Amino acid sequence: MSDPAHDVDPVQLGAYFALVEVSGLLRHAIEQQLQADGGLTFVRFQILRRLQLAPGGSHRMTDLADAIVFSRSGLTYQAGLLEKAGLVARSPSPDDERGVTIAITDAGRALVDAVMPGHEAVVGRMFLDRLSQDDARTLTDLLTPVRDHMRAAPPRSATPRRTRR
Amino acid sequence: MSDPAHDVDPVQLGAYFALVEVSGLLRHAIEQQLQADGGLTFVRFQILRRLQLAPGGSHRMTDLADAIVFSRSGLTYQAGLLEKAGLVARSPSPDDERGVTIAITDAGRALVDAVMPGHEAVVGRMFLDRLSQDDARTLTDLLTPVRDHMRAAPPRSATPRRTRR
DNA sequence: TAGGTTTGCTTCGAACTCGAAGCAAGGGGA
DNA sequence: TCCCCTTGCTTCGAGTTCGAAGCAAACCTA
Repeated sequence: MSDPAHDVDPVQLGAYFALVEVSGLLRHAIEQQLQADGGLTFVRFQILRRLQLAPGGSHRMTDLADAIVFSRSGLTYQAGLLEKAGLVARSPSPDDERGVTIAITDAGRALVDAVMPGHEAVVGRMFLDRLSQDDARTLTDLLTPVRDHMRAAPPRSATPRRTRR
Repeated sequence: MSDPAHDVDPVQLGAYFALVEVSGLLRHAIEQQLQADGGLTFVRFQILRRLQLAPGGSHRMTDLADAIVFSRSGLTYQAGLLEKAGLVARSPSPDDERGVTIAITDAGRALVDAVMPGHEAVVGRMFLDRLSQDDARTLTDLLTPVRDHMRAAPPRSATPRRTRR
């Protein structure tokens, strides 16, 4: 477990801790805003936004779970709530009888649109205020390859897959 | 609610979404490692680490909650578990009869030390692999003022404080 | 120094999260 | 084609999280 002698530079470790702290603060601020402006939790907002961005406004359940880094069972639960609220609709996937496709409804889109301005305002005030456009670009350029790298490795659910017997 | 006409630049917004995604992936990876190497959850690790860093190895409950961006009631719950496990000790604050001081025990320090190598290894592999030392420094330099800015504003618990009557 | 307010923590109830287990459909290889 | 393994989702139970309410100490201010 853990590469031997994979010592981490303190400067790099500092970047990691800074990111953890900032993302904690950011998420907390966002949660307040989403709740206040649209009665949404962070997870539900993420689900709706991903669907809204997706071509056709829909995703396979599993793909969506991966996209927002969330457990499948948790997504089933939230999908149930969102469906009950009419923000989302589930239907069997056409190609695979096992699959379920989750799609955003017009009401769902409307809610995202309603919440987005306040959302951007909060993110702007809390997070972006101290970041010039150049800074933001730099930040994105730093984080994008990191994200891609993390996406590449163990796709999700690090449960040690039983090796084929 | 929300500054009027506070339109957010798409590039900046992209930085925000990238950060949210990376922190989600990172946290997921970390959670697996901490659980595997020390039976720790992310929150419990954060508590122990903060205490270990603190001079005297102790904090006021409230200060600790703010530091890790966590609810007070949630911290009470986790402190109870950690205390039961002997990793932490609670005692009334000397100066303020209401306050509770939470301190890390030797066992707690030992556990953090035991988990840290694996932790750094995972963070190194997942997050820092694609970040040179300069990149990491840049990232920290970008995030630090942002963090300070977020720390400055509403300290915690955005519950609209009743204005003094 | 008495009254009302604020602060620090815990308790409580409701909602949420996750992994394990369950179940049905898909996909080979013999 | 018949098994057996894998995949996709849901159900289930246990543990966790949060805000509101409760309670006690501390702080004003008259």
